Amino acid sequence: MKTLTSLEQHPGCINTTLRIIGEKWTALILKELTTGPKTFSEIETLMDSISPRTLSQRLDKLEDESIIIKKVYCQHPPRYTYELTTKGQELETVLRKMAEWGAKYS
Amino acid sequence: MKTLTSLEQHPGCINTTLRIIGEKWTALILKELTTGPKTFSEIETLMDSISPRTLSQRLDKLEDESIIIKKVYCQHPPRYTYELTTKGQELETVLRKMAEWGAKYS
DNA sequence: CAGTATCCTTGTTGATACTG
DNA sequence: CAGTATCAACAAGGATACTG
Repeated sequence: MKTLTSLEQHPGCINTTLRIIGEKWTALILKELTTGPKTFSEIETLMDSISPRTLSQRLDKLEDESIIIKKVYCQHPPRYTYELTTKGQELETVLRKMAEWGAKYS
Repeated sequence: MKTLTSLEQHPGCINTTLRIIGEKWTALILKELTTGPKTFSEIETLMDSISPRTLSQRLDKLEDESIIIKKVYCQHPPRYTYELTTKGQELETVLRKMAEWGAKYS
């Protein structure tokens, strides 16, 4: 029975997730990417007020964690698109639950 | 169809949730409370390394947000127990999804 | 036990300017 | 456009000591 099982299979599972989406901006960036690949400036515009420095940091980390992948879509000049990997897509259920709770209580 | 609906009913839902459980320690505190009411020092022990100052801050905020409720269980000297409200219990599904993702990728 | 008060270190952001 | 570099400002957290 679901409700009787412990929340975590082993300690730290929740923190693993939190270390990713708990940082400011990251969950929002991921949310935008669920609707499809985006470029740096598209995300920047959607966020409205994130500094390029911070966006760059978040994107780098997400790429390091294999949650997103950066793809070249144009050679000259080089242009990139960021899109969710499978690992990243699987975060959508977490975001959805967060959105549901937030919708109910905000 | 679920997968075709937008993640957020309106902008900010995800952030609402994040402002609560995105803070360091909070998700863990909540996790501990899903197994039943706890006292300040019980939580403190379970967290192992949280400072009383931080725990106190988190508990105050959670109480302000009506996610937990503080109950007297002893008059002299006054002793308190913290337990989840319905609103707080409903965060369990979020924590569970986080734990599932974390279990898979940690 | 159940916190509160202080202080101090560190991490995180934002602003801005600059580069290929 | 797609970032990187630098710097200043602030918030958050930890350590510790103290109180009812």
